[in-house]
Amino acid sequence: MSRGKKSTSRLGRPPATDSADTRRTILDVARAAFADRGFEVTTNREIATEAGITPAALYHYFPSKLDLFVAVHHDTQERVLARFIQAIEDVSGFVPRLEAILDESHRMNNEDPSLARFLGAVRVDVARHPEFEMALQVDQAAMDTFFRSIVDQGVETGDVDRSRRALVLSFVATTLTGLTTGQSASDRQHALAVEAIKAAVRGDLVARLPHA
Amino acid sequence: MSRGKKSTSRLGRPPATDSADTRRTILDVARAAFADRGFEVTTNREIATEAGITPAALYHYFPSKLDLFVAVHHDTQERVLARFIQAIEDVSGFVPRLEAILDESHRMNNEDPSLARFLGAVRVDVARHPEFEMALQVDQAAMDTFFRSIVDQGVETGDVDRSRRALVLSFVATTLTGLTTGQSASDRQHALAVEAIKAAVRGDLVARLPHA
Amino acid sequence: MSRGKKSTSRLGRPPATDSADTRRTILDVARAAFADRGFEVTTNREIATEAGITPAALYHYFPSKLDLFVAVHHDTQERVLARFIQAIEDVSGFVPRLEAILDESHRMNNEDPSLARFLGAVRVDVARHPEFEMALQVDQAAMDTFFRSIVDQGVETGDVDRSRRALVLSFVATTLTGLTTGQSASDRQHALAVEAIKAAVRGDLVARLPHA
Amino acid sequence: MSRGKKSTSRLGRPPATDSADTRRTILDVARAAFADRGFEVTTNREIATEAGITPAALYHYFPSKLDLFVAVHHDTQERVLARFIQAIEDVSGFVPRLEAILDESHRMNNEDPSLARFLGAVRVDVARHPEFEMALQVDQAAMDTFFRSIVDQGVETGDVDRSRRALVLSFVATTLTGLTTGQSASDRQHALAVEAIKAAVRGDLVARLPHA
DNA sequence: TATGAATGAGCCTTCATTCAT
DNA sequence: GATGAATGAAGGCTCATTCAT
Repeated sequence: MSRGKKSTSRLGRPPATDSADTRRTILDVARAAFADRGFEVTTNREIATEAGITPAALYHYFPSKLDLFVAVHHDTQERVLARFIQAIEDVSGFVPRLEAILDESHRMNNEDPSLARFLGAVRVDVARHPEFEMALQVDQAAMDTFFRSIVDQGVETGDVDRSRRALVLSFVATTLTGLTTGQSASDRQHALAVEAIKAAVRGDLVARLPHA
Repeated sequence: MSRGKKSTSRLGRPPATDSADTRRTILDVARAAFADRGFEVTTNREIATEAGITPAALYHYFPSKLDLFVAVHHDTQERVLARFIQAIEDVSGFVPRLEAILDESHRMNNEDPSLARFLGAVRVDVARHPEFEMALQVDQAAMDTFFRSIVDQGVETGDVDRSRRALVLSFVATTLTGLTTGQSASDRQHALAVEAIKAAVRGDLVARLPHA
Repeated sequence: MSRGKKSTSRLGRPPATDSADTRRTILDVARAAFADRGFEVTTNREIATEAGITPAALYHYFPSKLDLFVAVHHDTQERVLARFIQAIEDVSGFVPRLEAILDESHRMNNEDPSLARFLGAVRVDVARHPEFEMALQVDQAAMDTFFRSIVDQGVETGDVDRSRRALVLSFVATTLTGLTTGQSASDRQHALAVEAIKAAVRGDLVARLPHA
Repeated sequence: MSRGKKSTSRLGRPPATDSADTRRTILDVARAAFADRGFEVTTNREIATEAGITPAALYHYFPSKLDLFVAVHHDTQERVLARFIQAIEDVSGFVPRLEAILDESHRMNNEDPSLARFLGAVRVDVARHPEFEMALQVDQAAMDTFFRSIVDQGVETGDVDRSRRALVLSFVATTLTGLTTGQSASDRQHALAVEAIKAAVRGDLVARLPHA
C-alpha cells in the first residue's frame, strides 16, 4: 500500500505519481484503518503514513476526515453490493440466493477482510456519531433496498410466507450484522458462522424438535 | 442518578455507604455512556457531570478511565449472566433454554437497554483497543463458558447433534452479537429480531424447501 | 506579568496560586499581545507563555480564543470608559470636556499604552473578522453612547450648533481613531497629536484664514 | 478582473502583454483583499482564485506573499501620491491645498475604496509584522515628504505659524489615519468625516468659545 | 472525599511554499 | 507561464491525568 521509498520524499511534486493511484491507496488504507480501529481512534497521520504521504496531503483528496470516511463508505458499499448483485444473478429462490450471498460474503472476507469489517464498523460509528447518519444514508439505503428486494422476491415465489416478511428481513439484518461485526477476524471462524446461518435458514441447525 | 445531600449528623449511615452509592452511580452512568458512544468518544467529564461530580473525583473510585471501563464490564457481565442463569434454571432442553435466554435478553433490553448495548459495544471497543483484551478476558470467558455449557448439555440430551456442536455455538455467538449491536435501538425492533432467531432455531423461518 | 519560576512547573495544581490573579494576568498579557499584533497573529501559546502557564490552561479561564478576545475588550472598554467618565465629572462645556477626555486619554496612554492601542486594534480586527461584530457590539455601544451624550450636551448648552451635531461626532470619531491607531507608539508623538486635536477644536490650528 | 482568453495566433500582441495583464490583475485583486482582511487573514489561494489562477502561479510574478504585499504597497502609494500631487497642482495656500487633498481623497474613496483602505490597513500590518518596516519605508517616506512639503510651504506663505509646524503635521497624520482606518466604509460616512476635518481646519467646527 | 488549577500529548486542519510536469 | 501534488510548520483546541488544597 505504501509508496515504496519511505523517507526520501522532499518538498514539491513527487516524480511519476498518478493522482488516481494515490486516491485509491488512501481509500484502501483508510478502509482498513477505520475497520480495525473505528473513526475516532484512527488518526489522519496513521492513514497518511500508511499511504506513504503526509497528513496534509490527505486534504488534497478529501476536504476532511469525515469526507474521507464517507468516501470510503461509498466506495466499499458500492463494491460489496456489486459483488452481491453479481452473486445472485443466475440464482433463483430465496434460500439459494441467501446462500449465494453468504458464500460471496465469505469469499470477499477471504480476499479482503477489511470490506466486511468496515461495513460492520460503520454501524457502530454511526451510532456513536449521529452526524454521520445523514451523510451515509444514501449509500445505506441502497443496501437495504437490495435485501428487501431479495426477501420480496421470496414472498412472490412463495419461498417466504407473506406474513413472515418482516421476520425474515430482521433475521437477515441481525445475522449479517453479527457476521460482519463479530466473526470476520479469522477465516475459519467466518466460514463456520456462514455455515451456521445457512443451516439455520435451511431449518436443520438443531435436531427436528424431538420434544414435540 | 444524582447523589443525595450529605447528612451532617454524626449518627446514622456511615460515610462508606455514601461512597458506595457514588461508585454505583458512576458505574451506571458510565455504562450508559460507553454503550451509547463507546470508550473513545465518551469523556471523563461527561461521565463525571452525569454522576454529579468532577472528573478529578472519578480518580478516587477508579485509577484510570480504562479501569473504569473494565469495572463497568465486569459489573455488567455479572448482572447479565446472573439473569441468564436464573432464566434457564427451571428449563430443560436446548431449544427451550435458548428461547428462555432470548426472552430474558429481550426483557432486560426493555428494563435497561444500556446493559445489552454496552455488551455489544464492548466487542467493538476491544477490537479497537488491543490493551483491553487481557483485562476483559476473564469476564468474557465466564459468558463463553455459560453458552458452551448450554450447547454441551444440548449435545448430551441429544437435541444438538454432536458433530454440530461448533456450528451451533457459532450461530449463538453470531446471532447474539447481531442482536446487541444492531437491533437494540427500539423495543419493537428487538422483539422482532428475537422472534426471528427463535423461528430460525425452530427451523420454520422460511417455508420447508419446496425446491428439494 | 509572568509567574516567576519559569520551567519548574509540573503537573497538577501549582501551590499558592490565586485563580483571580491568573485571570487578571491573562487579561493584561492578552490585551498587550492583541494590541501589538492583532487577533490573528497573536497565538495562544504566546499569551500563555507570557502569563506563565500552558496554552491548555487558558481554556480553564476562557472557552476559546475569541472569548478571551471579547473578555479583553469588555475589560478594556470598561476601564477606559470609567476613566473618561471620571475625567469629565467636574467639567462643563463641550470643548473643555473634549479636552479633558483627550488629556485623560494621554494620561492613560502613558500609564499603559496597551489600553488605547488595543482599542485601536479592535477596529481593525473587527473589520477583518465580521463574526466579531456581534460579540463586541454591546461594549462598543456603551462608548458610542458616551460620546454621543457629550456632543448632545454640547448642543444643549449651545457650544455645538445643532446643525453640526453629526459633523462634530464624526470629527471626534475620526480623530480618536487616528489617535489610537496611529499615534500611540511614543509618548511624545501622542502628546503632540493630542495638542493638535485640541488646537483644531479651539479653531486656532492654522492662522485665521488670511486669504479671506 | 479575470484574464481574457489566450490568443493562439502567432501574430498580434506579444505574450509579454498577457503576463503584464496578469500581474496587474493580481496587484488589484491583492490590494482589495489585503485592504479588507489584512495580510494574515488573506490567503494566497484567495488572491489566486480571484485573479483566475492557482496559488502556485503567483510565484511566477512575486517571489513570496510578503513581496506581493510590498509590491501592492508600492503600486498603491504611487497611484495615490500621483493623484494628490495632481490635485494640488493649481492650488495655493495651505488650507486650500489640504482641502483639495481631502476632496481628492474622497473622490478616490468613491472610485476605488480599496486604495485608501489598503493604505489604512498597511499601518496596522506594519505594526504587526516588524519585518515589513524596512521593506516599506522607502514608499512610506515619499508620502511623508509630500505632506511635510505641503506644511512647509504653508509656513513659508505664512498660513501656518512656524512654531506650529510639527503640530499641524501631527494633525494631518492623525486625521488621515482616522479617515482611512475608520471612516472609509460608506461613502456618506467618509464625506461627513472629510467635511468635519475641513471645518476643524477652518476653525469653525464648534462655536467660537463663548466661555473665554 | 472532592475540587479546581494546571500539564503534556496529540488531533484535525490550514497555509505558504516547492517542484516535476 | 501554469498546474497539481506534495511538504513542513504551526495553530486552536480537547482530553486524561495530576496534585495542592
